[in-house]
Amino acid sequence: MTNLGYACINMTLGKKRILTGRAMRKATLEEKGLAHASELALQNVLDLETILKWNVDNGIYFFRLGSDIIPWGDKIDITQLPDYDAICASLKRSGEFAAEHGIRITTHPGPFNLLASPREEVIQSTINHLEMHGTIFDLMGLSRSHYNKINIHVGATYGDKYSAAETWCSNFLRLSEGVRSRLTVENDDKASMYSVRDLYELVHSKTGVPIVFDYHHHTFCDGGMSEAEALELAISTWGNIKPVTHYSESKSLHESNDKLNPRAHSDYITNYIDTHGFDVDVMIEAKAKELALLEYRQLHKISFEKR
DNA sequence: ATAGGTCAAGCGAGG
DNA sequence: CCTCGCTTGACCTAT
Repeated sequence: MTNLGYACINMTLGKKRILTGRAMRKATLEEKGLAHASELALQNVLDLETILKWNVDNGIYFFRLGSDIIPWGDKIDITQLPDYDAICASLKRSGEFAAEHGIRITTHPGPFNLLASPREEVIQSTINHLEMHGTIFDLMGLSRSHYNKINIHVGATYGDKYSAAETWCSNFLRLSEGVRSRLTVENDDKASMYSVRDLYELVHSKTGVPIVFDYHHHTFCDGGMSEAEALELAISTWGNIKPVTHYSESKSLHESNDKLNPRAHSDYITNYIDTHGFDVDVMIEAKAKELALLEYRQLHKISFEKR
């Protein structure tokens, strides 16, 4: 049975200032120090508990956690945060709650995470950022498997798609077990970059890293495959873990404005998500977040269990 | 209180 | 050369 999920932000709770994305600028961090980062992080993790409960109350069992939950968590020593113990305790409660109710939690670090970069400082900050996510998932007690994926793109070719992919694979080996066991790659949304086929041949076959199939991106970079073919190939990389796909619609599909970038996501989604008969979980990437998920479920009369 | 500018991170596409 | 888009708005300052 397909679980539908949404990403990072709950609009309904956000209106009440319940969110996991309290962030701070570098200047503020330098001015106010770890104490303020700690306050924000604690509030973020406490609100995560509220959001997960809201999700269960609304029959949603799939959620993406954002990267700001511990502001600057990749640049600071989080064990030094004044509220470190309380933060850990809260994360642990969230993880236990997720286990109890069968909530799948994943994350998708940003487009700045580039393991193929020719610049060592970019690779190092990517590693630091991914390790932060691995640590947070460990603190939550989430599985070290692709069930709780940490998903990124290869994201750049530096003029040579093949050598960049090789660089990516060799830097993959520099990651800890807690990250390697969870890392997945997603097909890119530019023709010059990595299709599902590219990822299969250049990344998965070398490292075993599973492929997240993104429907929308596939329309920009199909590698000569149909949607069904690419989806099936991506699914074949997941072993015994239920695969994840990403679904979004172009803003230009919903608004008649020629100036819109076709890559921009719409607020809501309306088309039926065709999983081509496969049992997968679908992460809905729409600007209206959980509201888009609820609307979609109503529109297509999709039933969901309460657990 | 709100609007508008700015931001921690890298790259490629399009104008 | 500048802006947008991406995982995502939230923060900050001036009105």
